[in-house]
Amino acid sequence: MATIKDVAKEAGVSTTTVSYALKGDKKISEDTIQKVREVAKRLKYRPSGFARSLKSSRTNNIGVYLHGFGGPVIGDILQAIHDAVASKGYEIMVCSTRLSDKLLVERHVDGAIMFNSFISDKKIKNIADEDFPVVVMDRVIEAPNVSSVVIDNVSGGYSAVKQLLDSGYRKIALIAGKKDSYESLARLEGSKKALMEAGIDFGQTPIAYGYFEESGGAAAMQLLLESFPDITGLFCLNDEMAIGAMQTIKKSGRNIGGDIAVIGFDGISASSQCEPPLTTIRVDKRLWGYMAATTLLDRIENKSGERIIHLPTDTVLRQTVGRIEIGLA
Amino acid sequence: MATIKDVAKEAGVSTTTVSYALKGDKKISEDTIQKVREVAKRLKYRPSGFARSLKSSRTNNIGVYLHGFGGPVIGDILQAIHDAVASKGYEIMVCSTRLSDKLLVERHVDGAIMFNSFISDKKIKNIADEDFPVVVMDRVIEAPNVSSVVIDNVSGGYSAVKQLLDSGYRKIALIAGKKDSYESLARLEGSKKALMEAGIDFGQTPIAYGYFEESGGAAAMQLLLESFPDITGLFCLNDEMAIGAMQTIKKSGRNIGGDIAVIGFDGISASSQCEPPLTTIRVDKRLWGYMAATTLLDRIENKSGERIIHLPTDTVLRQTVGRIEIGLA
DNA sequence: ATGAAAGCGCTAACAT
DNA sequence: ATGTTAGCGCTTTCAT
Repeated sequence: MATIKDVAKEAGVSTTTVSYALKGDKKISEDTIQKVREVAKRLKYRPSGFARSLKSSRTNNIGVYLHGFGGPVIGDILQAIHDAVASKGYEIMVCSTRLSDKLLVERHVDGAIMFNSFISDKKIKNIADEDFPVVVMDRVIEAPNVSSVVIDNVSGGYSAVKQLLDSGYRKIALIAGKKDSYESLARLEGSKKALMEAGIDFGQTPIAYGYFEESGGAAAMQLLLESFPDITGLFCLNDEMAIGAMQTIKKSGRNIGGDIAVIGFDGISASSQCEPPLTTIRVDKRLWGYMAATTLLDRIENKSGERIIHLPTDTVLRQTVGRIEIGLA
Repeated sequence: MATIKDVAKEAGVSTTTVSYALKGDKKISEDTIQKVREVAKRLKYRPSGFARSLKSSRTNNIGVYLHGFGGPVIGDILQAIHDAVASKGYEIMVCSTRLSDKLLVERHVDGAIMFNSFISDKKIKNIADEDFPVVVMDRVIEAPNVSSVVIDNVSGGYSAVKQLLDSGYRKIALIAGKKDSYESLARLEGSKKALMEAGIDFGQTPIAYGYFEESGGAAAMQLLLESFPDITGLFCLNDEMAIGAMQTIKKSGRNIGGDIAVIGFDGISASSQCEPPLTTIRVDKRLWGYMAATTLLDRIENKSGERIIHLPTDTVLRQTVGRIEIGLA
């Protein structure tokens, strides 16, 4: 592999000149620049990223911690993050285990975006502690060097249940996600608020746990139907569970949108394709990723302060929520 | 940020000793090792990946070139690649544009996995030329340092059409992907073989192009139905186009699995959830990613030679393909 | 068992 | 306009 030295020797100039010439620095004469470029190309010279990083103590990489690449949400977010940072000359290093904080924080990256509930608040604070910029997407952490870019789960959860109530459904059940996850808790909190406003006792509202997975949603629905057969409205804290729950509901012979209304959360593409199309609280995943990325970059490049950003959701009405007309039911 | 020097000074030893001690080298006394470890921890010392890479000219990173993070296939593959390399101490750097070969090949990575049809054969060969190990997943390239790990598209395409023929469907149409892509071409080649064996003229077989996208599949089907209303069997070269095509078919009032059989390719999760569930040629995406990763690692670590690996597919029978009983139709 | 020192490839202040 | 040189943080050979 050709180094800058090889190029310098071949071109008959110093390494300094090569370094400047390759950047097109005005200090260097046009002739020299041309010659150096030609030689570099001929020798297939490629600069070493590390050597540069070693000098500049900048890597132009940003780390992204996931709990997995699967699922319908992560892809869009990753794409948005990638696009946002790529335009600024950064690459992303993506990592999806709970173990390897070691590698990512060996200073291979200038900052990190965390979207992995397996990583504890404590660990995140620890990492951020050393003046290392971190953005979290799956919870709110208030700490130095940590910014949070999250969906407004509380208001989203509120909208979902409000939608059911406004459409006339009163016997409402919930299928929650992972028990202590921030997202699940926050969406439940919003739900509670809507129920309370309608004078419904949250303590009496059936809640089953589907762990944010389709199969979990199907199983949770089974339990709900057995214990509370008179449910008329269902809020699933994500779309995948809603799709699973709908399968269970169909098997039970109930009519979705008629006998029982279903609303999900996220607005994944499958929500528009399932039968019947699912009413959902949509999250703008591209915006979410974009905001996380730009918040991080702003922190890295402009030393801006920490921020906590709540992104709004919007309600997409489809066929799984009908309308119970008062006096007609 | 604490460096090895800081640790050395604080512990009252040389940097050499710190370097060895941190690795647990037997040369160093147990006492010293303990002391150094304690100091390193206290100072929150983290080794610099670059400095190490600069010495060892190894990065323990591998690059993955995608044409996008979206879609139902990439997630699983990425996960498999990640898991396979993570266990060997590597991280993955994922990149999804056509531009930035510059960054990834600035020797930030020890090798690359390519799954991006926008990158030309020529460019790949060029990169691999400098003793840089490359694995391609979306085509077959025979060149030094390049291995190919691909699905056996030809035999998959053959199986798909054979399945339609064996089920009694004879008026077969095809919806192809991107016109000159290897995957589209190879699956068509397999289709042609099956048709010819059945004595059907491939030249007379209607082919529309859906560009591997759902909306493209829907549009292509529209065209086919207009020009060839008597089609009874449809092979879509991927599941997403099949799902799109099914929507068009439904709108036309035809009965899927009865009037017209549909078969897809890939075995994405939506294929089992759509209505009716889609018969498809399944690809083991985890295995695919795993094979690509291990092939690359083997090349990097053991200097093994180039390989060309074709992964088998299997046929998943679901409701979109019925059976035309002879004499009953 | 530990230390001194060279050097990986590059950049940038400081000559010339 | 170009060259000299120091040094980024680490590993490793060669002393001791």
